[in-house]
Amino acid sequence: MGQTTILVVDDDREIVGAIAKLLELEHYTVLRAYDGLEALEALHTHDVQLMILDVMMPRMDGLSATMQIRKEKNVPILLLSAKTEDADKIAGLAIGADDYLTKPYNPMELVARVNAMLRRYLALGTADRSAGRDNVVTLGGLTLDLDEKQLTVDGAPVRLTATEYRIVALLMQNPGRVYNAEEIYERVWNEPGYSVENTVMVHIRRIREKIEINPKNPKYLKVVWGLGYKMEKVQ
Amino acid sequence: MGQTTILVVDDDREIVGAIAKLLELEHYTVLRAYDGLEALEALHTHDVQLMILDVMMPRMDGLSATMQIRKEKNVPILLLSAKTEDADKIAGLAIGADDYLTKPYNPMELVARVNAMLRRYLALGTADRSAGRDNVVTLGGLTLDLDEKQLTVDGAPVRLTATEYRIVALLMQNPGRVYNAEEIYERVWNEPGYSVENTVMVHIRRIREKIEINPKNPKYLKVVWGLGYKMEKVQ
DNA sequence: GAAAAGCTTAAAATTTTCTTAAAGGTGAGT
DNA sequence: ACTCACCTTTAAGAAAATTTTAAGCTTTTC
Repeated sequence: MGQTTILVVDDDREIVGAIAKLLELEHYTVLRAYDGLEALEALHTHDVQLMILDVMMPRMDGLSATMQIRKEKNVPILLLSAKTEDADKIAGLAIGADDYLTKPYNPMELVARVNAMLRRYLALGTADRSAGRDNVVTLGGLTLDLDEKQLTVDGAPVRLTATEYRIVALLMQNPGRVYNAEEIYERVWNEPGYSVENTVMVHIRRIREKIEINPKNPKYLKVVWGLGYKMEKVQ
Repeated sequence: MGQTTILVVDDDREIVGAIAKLLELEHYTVLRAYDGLEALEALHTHDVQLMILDVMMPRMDGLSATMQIRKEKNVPILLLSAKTEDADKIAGLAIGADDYLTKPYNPMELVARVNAMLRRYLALGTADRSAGRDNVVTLGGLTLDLDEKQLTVDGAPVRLTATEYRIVALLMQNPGRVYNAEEIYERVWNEPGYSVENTVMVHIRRIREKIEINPKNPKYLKVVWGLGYKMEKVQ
């Protein structure tokens, strides 16, 4: 999946800046616009996955902009409105926004809503993902079920802790690829890894104890001296 | 297959018009009604494959209409509700609606849901499920009747609240699959879930009290530490 | 054989889940 | 409009399980 771009539109530059900072912390790319016309322009020149739009704006207000945009693009829109009265209006109007928040909003809630909207929107693109076909990765005698979050070794289910599961999932989904401790930490814990080698190592050891016949001479989870760990690419 | 007819019901003519336009673009035939009574009339005089219904309407509101309609026809129903309405009402799903959307909704999502519902109901022979096979999920001693919205444990009916029912339905329809609290919240409440762990947990506990012999050592509704909850896949 | 990298262990610290109770809401019936 | 009954949410302490830390040990590399 490439990068996700979000367009933030409000006539108050401070608000745009604050929201942009929030979203950038979540690793989104942010575009800024300060009225409806600028917003339309940005939409034409960039590939935008989601818009955040203030209802009250000069030149072209949020509601008009929403309707205008809907005629051209089917990008998800999150409306911001100052008053609770507006909220009812927005809801009643069914103008084509996907969600709305009233100011003052909780930054965490804003982020949560953005994430939820993107999850839904991006999921619609992919074919029927609901129930049905399973989601399984196999590597030699190892089988990882990503829905049930269950690993089996030669058919026998193995009980992994949450952290162990995440490490195994990372390595098994990229067999053969070598990750150093810092990379593993950052991808599993989702935070910068600084002097965490030992922590990762302890988890690796526990995983080996559970999946290897002889943990001291591992068949699956191998070390690459000086570089990191990998799941051996077999079969 | 002949033409597919969709009945759209809302007291706001603008909304009906907008939805109708969307659906007509998808080559559906659209009937319009502006309150529950008109809707019932349309149902009697036409062959309708799917209904879209606003919850808030004068004369006869969406929920009453849903129940009324369910008594006569087993047509799939998509409910529309304003966000301000609480989950309790939306849990009208337990009354017989098949899906719902909250306003404001994304046109794309509305179309996607309509398509998905029709695929589900038309693909399985007739649109009339009442005559067809029953809609039941079984898991060990648990039996969930999705039509009657009734759970039985070892043959004894259990009274679940609307929220409890929806959690159980989610988990039982995907046995073995692990859902974390956030996922459960989002799929049951249709709202982004942030800091709602405890809310979900309390519901889980109440469900266990109702379905487990020993809630402290559950046989069906199990926790997977650090990852979420699941219904145990048993036979 | 020395240095660097990786391994092992178990106790301490933290996180996650469970439990209970009370507060907050909503609809039904009067 | 008011009260009652029931359901949902919030809060906080207890319990359970996992993660981190730290220190000493082993293996590999040069």
